[in-house]
Amino acid sequence: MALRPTFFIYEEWSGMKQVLVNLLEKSIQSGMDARLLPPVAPPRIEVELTKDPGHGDYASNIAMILASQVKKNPREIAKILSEGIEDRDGVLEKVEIAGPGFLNFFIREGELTTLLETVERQGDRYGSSNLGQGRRVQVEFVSANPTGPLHIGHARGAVVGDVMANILAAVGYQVFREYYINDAGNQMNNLGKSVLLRYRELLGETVEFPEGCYRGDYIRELAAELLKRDGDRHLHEKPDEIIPLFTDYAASAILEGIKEDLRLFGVVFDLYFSERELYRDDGVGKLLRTLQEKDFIYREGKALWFRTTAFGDEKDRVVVRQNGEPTYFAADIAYHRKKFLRGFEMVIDIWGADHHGYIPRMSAAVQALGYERDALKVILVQLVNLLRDGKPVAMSTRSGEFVTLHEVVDEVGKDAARYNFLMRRSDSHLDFDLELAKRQSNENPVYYVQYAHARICSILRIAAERGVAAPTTGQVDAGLLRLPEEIDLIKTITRFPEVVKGAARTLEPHRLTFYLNDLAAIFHSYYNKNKVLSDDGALTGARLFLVSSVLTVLKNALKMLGVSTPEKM
RNA sequence: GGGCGAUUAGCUCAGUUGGAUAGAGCGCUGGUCUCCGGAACCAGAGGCCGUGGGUUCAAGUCCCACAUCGCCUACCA
Repeated sequence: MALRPTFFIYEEWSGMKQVLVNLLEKSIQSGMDARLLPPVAPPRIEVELTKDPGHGDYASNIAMILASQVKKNPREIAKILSEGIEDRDGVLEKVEIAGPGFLNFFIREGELTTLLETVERQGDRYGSSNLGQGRRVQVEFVSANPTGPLHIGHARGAVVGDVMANILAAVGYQVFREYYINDAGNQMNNLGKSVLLRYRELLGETVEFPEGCYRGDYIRELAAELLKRDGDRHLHEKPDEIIPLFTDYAASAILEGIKEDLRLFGVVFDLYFSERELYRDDGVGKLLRTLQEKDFIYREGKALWFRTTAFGDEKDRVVVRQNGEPTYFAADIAYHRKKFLRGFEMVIDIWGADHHGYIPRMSAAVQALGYERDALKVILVQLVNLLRDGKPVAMSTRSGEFVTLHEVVDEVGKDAARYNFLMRRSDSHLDFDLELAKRQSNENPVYYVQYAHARICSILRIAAERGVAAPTTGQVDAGLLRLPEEIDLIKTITRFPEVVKGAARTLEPHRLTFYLNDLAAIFHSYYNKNKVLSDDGALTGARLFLVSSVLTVLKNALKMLGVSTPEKM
């Protein structure tokens, strides 16, 4: 059948919605031409899928939106609009006016099936779009200090960042993943000192750990490695002179471990950016001079302050301490400036929710540097509550008792871990139960979705064995898919590109998992009620076409989540 | 004290940016297996959307006040 031009113009949008929007636009125009409606600025027309079949397939509230401008009763406007619709292609069964003035569209039987042709045509690109128009965006996430292995708390940020990046790439942004290494400052000195202390302990000294030092087992291991490599010669050197060696050794070993753990978790960065680099080429100094020229910096006592209150922060912030040392904030501003200088139009930071007070400050910095407020976006990720069989697992970073990312991936697997971290909006608290995530049961949503995928693969396998080929566009009798569950499946499939775009627009990756659960549920229900493979060749063909579309969406969506798509389970 | 965020079914949480009769999972009760995979499905019970005002054709959603809870409130990173 012939495709309508609108399918191509607005291909990334759901085809049917666009058709209806176009019909409404023309109807409004002709209503004004015929003086049935006063001339008004064309409003943005919304068409939505209905929840209740009694309301048709799609509905628009445009008559109610127009009511205030046009100064007419919404139902009266709806009547004018519905009568003005010229459905040349015969898409519509009927249009009804309902409730306070909704226009309910009933799609002609079989028309919806043609929407699946887009899925078949686009294949693994289905769900993608060009919302981002190739704009460059950077996503900075994890960015944990290299003072210890990643733990469960970092894991959530890692998944949110990684999936967010996938989503943005799918909607047409050029995405760059970056990890900011806080390898300057006190903590690094403490790290080196901690390893040195363990080193001396291994050589028989009794040591006491001061405040701020790290006591995890990994510190002891690093000390042992250094002892093996260098022997006891560091014992006789001055601590101040030898600590940097210990620091560098520990930091780079830990960072390598972090990279490896992330890789096993399916997270790969384009760049690990070192904070030290900002000092190396005087980036922080340059930054401060730039801000000084713009009069955002003032001196009070011996310290330098940044006037963040000029952009709505509640108080000004120190950028250079009385002792002459720049603060972490100063380096972070320099880093963000560098991001924009490197050509990113949009910069997304993913932070722990306990840093939310930091947002006004960073936002002020970005604006002071002359960039749009919107150019920096921050996604906050709430704490993870780690449980085992419903009981909290004790964790304390200071004592070194924590469950590492590595252990979680080992225990529950990458797929379950990743999926579970996206089961809530990122700024809401999340319980993560190790036993539950491991369990292969209906309590574990990742299997529910993967199972749908495996089931369809199984159907296609059997079809192939029986010599039944899945039909392609044009070979399908569109009118055969008319069961309510089939219509429901088709509509849900057509929602996918919008879901991806919605997730990108709002920076809410969890929308994908909720969508997937919906889709899988409708499929499972359909599967239990109806046979795909039957003696009826035409019907089998049509259903194979439908089920293949479901498979494509499951595959594309799971890939965005970084979750595997098993053909057998 | 100030700032930010939350409050929706017994529990954990969604709610597509203001739309029609508020949803899902778990748990609970009762069902489905001669079948393309039961890691599945079906049915049922369960709600003052924290409270009180306001905005309008329409409020879980926007505005104000209050209550309760959490987080932030560094010349740390």
